[in-house]
Amino acid sequence: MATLSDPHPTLHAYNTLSKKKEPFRTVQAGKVGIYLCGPTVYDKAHIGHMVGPVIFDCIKRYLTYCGYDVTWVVNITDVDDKLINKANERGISMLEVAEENIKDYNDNLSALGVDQIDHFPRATDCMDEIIGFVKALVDEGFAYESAGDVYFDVAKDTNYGKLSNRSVDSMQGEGGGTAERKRGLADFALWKSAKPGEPAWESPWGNGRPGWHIECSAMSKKLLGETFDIHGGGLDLVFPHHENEIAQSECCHSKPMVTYWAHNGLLRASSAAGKVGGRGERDRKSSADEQASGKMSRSKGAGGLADLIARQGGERIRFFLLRTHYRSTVLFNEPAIEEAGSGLDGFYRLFKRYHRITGKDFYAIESPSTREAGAIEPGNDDVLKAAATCREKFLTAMDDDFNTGGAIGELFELAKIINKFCDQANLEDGGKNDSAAIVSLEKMLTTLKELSAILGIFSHPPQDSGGGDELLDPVMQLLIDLRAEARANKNFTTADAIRDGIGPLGIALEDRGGGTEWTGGDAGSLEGLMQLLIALRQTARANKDFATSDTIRDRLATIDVTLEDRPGGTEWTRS
RNA sequence: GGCGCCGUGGCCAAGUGGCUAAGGCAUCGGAUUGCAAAUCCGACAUCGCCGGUUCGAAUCCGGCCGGCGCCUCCA
Repeated sequence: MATLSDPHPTLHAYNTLSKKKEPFRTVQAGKVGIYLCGPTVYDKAHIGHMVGPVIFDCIKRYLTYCGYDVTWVVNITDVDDKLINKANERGISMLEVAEENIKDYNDNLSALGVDQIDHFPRATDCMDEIIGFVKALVDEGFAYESAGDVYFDVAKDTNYGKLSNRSVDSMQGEGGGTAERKRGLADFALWKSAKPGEPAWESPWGNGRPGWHIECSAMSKKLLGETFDIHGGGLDLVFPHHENEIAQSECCHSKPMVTYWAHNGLLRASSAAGKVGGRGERDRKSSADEQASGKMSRSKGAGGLADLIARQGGERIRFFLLRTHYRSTVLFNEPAIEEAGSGLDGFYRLFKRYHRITGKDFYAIESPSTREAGAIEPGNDDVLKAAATCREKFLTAMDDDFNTGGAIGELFELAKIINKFCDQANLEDGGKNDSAAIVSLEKMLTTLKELSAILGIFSHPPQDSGGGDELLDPVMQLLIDLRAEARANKNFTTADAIRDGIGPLGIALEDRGGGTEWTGGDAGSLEGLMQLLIALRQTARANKDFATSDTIRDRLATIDVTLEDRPGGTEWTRS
């Protein structure tokens, strides 16, 4: 084996090839090449396609943070049987099918904060490299032509099966129509001859298209070299895809293809999923079958990823995926994403608290981007010591095969330390002027930013998933003012009526020293708020409290909302 | 049949030989609040079962029970 760099002092990575965690060494000192198998773009992406990109996005961020110069490649398979079938079904070209789904894939990636990918090679853009690779294998005697197809001769590769731990005899290979063209059942296609009308490229073996496995060998070689550091993909790709990649590349180059094989666990549909739409709790029998657990796939009803993101927001989904170690199976269901979101909300509240205290925006904090620069010097400060310990534990978890789940635990711990500090130093009130305390606070939030940046979260405020109405804020301000007045007058009946009235609309109030804040709300909330205001105004009028009733109408008028009293009740319109 | 993974509190989930088994969600007390919410404090598990190795195991070995994956396209 080629000599690798000295190991990183602390980082270890699991290797599917050795089935062990190994000290992290690189092909070239200070550099890391990562190749992740991307999607075959014959249809829209589903949530399962996001697992690999999210975890490798974190892996790249962490390696960069640790000082490596990282290049990350995700390939796009834009030529294969399924694409051709899809194109025929829809009466459009294969290229159009691909373009459409690549856009969908990219949109989903960016919604989940995956923005670290350096190269997105497409199989159809690398035909020369692919054909060259096949030709080299044929020339070396590892592959043979048969009736316009080219097959890899598995019998020539004595190491075949080392990744998936299989013996050649136990393999079925592609049966069916191609069996008689092959020398061995386990032989797999490098090049497939084209039928009339199919997309095809010229080659020494006639017109055809590449097999699935060869594109990854060719593209990784083109962009990362003959030996590179990390090759990732879903656990379901170990065999045959990655096994075949190894066979192709290592026979061709006579050297290791990859140092670390990293495979993420698969998403599983949870049978306990509380499906939206399945109202009837009673007819479990029929719906239970449909929700039978199994790997997430289109046939199991996965999909609607864009809708899911619209409902939940990308950050929740990313956080949900990172809570579990990447090699584990994740049971997927929407309530679980919401639960992850509840945890996330605590961080968002902390950021608001930080803003209340300092007037500064958490998202604007510039945090250290390297491991060395981020070290805290706590001195004798117990709080900073505790924060520094959290940071150490976070990094230890990440060092241990990118244990994002363990790392997230430390993030929560750090948030608690900060909240406690704010409480004890009374920072929302008199302590605001304690400049030493503010400095400590800033240090801890900077650390929080530094660590969350490794996970790729909290870089932007979460987008409003509900699509809030622009009237929501002024209407809420009016309600908050009315409630404040009621409270000042010890009229708690009215004050509580307001709070209890907006609660069911998905909006929560938090009374702070400096005023009342509100959170939540979606497109459907406004109507309920208006009805609440109308009811409050009716009550006021019934009590001859015309000051209040007029205030409501006048304040609404300033935001271009008109109330009209009619015999059947009051209606509101916006102009 | 072959290869492999998993089983930690109500739910999710770190921890893979040694301090009182992280953390999140939920629940129950307490501080705080006009009452709430938020925040903080506290309560809440001996790690599927049995046996073995060891001074010592959730962590290693064996058996059993239960769940899952790959062996065909798949992130």
